[in-house]
Amino acid sequence: MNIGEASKQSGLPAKTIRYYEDTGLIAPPARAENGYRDYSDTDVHKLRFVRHSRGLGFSVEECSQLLSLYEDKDRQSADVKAIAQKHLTEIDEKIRELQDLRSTLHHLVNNCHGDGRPDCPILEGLANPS
Amino acid sequence: MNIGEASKQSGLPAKTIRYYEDTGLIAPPARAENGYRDYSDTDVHKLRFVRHSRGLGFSVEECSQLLSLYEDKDRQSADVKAIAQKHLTEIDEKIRELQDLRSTLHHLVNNCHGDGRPDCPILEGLANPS
DNA sequence: CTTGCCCTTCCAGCAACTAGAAGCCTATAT
DNA sequence: ATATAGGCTTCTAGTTGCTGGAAGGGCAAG
Repeated sequence: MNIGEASKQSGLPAKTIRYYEDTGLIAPPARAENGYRDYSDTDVHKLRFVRHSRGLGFSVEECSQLLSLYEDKDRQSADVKAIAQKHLTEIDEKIRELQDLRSTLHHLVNNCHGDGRPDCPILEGLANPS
Repeated sequence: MNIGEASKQSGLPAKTIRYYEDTGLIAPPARAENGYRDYSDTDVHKLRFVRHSRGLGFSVEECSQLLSLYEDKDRQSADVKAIAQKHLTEIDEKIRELQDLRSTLHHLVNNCHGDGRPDCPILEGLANPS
């Protein structure tokens, strides 16, 4: 099938599929006689795998590793789990950071009356954070 | 003062200060006779303002707007609050997204025994998400 | 006078795409 | 047969927010 159909079935934009190919994340597909990329169902399967992995926030590099493990029938699930665990830790870290930001920002916003007057605790907080 | 000292006092890397100048976020400072950038205390103050704003996750563009408002003594605090409120909403949205990811990923990780065997619910979940 | 650190500029690269240009290929409508 | 619309190809360049490095000049101390 053409890249347009592969795009539809995988849920990835055609541009992104080509990009993944360029950067080596996915293997170059077969080519039809007219030079068009020709994707198999297996190819599409892998594209979907990548889409879901990216959707869970794995980096492209991590997706590459996950895809290798996915294709390796002799893999050790511990290897997969290690990658996922590491990613989970990073997500937790990020959530914590964002919650900190949110808390600070929330305080500032709550203290600003937000009217036509110029005095503003938000700007003061940004200038001289406590 | 030289950029090194401004960097120390503002907490921003010298490279970043030059970058902010290049992109127009901060105005070009005075120049000493030898051609070196020459920062005033006011300049440093603004650099710190930007650092704190960025630290709260505002985009450079938003920082630019906040800085303008900071410098405008006739501002309306409502304008500041609108920017901050919007950013707060985006942070909330992002936290929610991350918590969703976290939850899905946590399930997958918890169901994977993570040993030497190849069968792995994480990979299965990525291939065929429910 | 040389060593070493500061400063200057400019160019390249990171992640992960996304947009656009220029040019074929193909299917359909007339 | 031909015009038109869309899909496909490649390539380049832009996005965000820096960061690193190269090549060169300034300046104080030993």
